[in-house]
Amino acid sequence: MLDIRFVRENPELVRENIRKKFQDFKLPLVDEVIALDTQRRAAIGEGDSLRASRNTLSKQVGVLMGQAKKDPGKQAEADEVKAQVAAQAKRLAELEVEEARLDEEIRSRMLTLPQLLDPTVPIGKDDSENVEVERFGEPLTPDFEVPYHTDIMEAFDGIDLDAARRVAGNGFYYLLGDIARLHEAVLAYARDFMIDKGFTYCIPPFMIHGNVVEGVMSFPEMDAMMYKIEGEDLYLIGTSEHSMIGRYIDQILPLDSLPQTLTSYSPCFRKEKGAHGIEERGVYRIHQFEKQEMIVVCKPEDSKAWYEKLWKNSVELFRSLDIPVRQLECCSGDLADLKCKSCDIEAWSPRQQKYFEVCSCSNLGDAQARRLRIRYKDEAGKAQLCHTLNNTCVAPPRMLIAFLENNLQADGSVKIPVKLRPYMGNKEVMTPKGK
RNA sequence: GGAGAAGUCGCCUAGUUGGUCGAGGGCGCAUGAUUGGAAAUCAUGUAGGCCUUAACGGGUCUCGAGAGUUCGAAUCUCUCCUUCUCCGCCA
Repeated sequence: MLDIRFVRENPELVRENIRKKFQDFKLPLVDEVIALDTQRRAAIGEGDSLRASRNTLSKQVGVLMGQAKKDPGKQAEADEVKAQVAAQAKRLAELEVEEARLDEEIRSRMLTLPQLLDPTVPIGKDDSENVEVERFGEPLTPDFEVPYHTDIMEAFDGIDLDAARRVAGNGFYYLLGDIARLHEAVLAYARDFMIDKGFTYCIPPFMIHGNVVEGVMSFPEMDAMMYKIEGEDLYLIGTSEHSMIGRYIDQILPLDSLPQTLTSYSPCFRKEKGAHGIEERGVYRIHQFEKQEMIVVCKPEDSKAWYEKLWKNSVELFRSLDIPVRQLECCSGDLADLKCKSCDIEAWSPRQQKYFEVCSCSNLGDAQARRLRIRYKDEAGKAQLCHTLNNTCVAPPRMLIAFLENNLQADGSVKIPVKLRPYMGNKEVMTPKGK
């Protein structure tokens, strides 16, 4: 969400930003917002002066009523002042309705205006124009065939999708045995990896109120992702980022408490309504998964540096598990409306001979902070908006695909990288059933 | 889930026959004075949003949230939320 004053003073910049995101249909919103804002300020001005007048007159009534106790003649005077206030009351009531209406009209439009892009974001229409920035590790091609990831898991008796479909429908899984253990091992390893980076481990609520949801994501995302609890003002989180950033709602943080750097664990629930849908097989895109996340709340001038640190953490983590990755920068058209800048870390798939998304790192600038009123006291003691960032540490089901494909050996066993062994009972290798 | 009690300015607290309370006091914090320096002491300041102003400032709104009564509500009414105590139930 943008600052209404910024829109008022820089309408052309806002329009330019909309064009860069190929959302020309939103261009009329700029003038609409500015016109509504003018009306709103006029209504507030008139309303405030009526309220001021009411306050003054009411005080007079108080004084006159006091005097009337001794001098009953003053009662008529008091009644007359009361009548004056009453005469203004109707207009004030109208203005209050008008103010509320205009607030809502403006807000609904402001919520759909995209955040200003960071100047370094490449311009492009959609995800096909995202830009590969750098590769880390050799994308290897083994001289044996790498099976589909669920087939690898089945070789370990590690997955039961049939039962999951019967119990919960498509898009869920049972993980079993070594595969389930590997799932937890990866999470635990990632947790400790981030703790070693100085982040604070956190387990947040897995359900949040609607106002928090509105604060952390845009409407299209919300509609496509969030599950709502029937009859309650509660949504299942789509990522722990939602409850982690929501934690700071309406807070003014002391200067010395920034940056807030946390790594959170949670299950994630997603409808995955929209373009891709749930794939028929596999665990690439599902309704429920678990994730270790990292989030940062910092001063505006620090957010760019934190963005760089965050995505590099993901690269380091994946490389420590012998998985080749690359950084893919989101182009303007593929960037969610709340984000200033974002990149994916993609892991190499030896089976598909291509990279696929495993992490997503984003700098939201002050967009979430403005919606949720997350501020800090600056050096001068003034409240300023913070910046917020988030990045995936690991999201196991998807990470498991990368892990299994890249660590699979010709005999069907899967080697366990040194770093992960303590979390897997010090096993060096996972052996499939019957071997 | 049932029965009681309570939610005020960073913290503690005053404030119920509605008016001079957006709000007093203490602590904490900041600045200044005093001091060789510190402690102590004294003085001043110490929420946020919105509107307005070049600025100083002015106006308005917020005393858990929302609605209502009233010329006027921290103070009265209603609904909701949260916390505490007791009971019940359960990981």
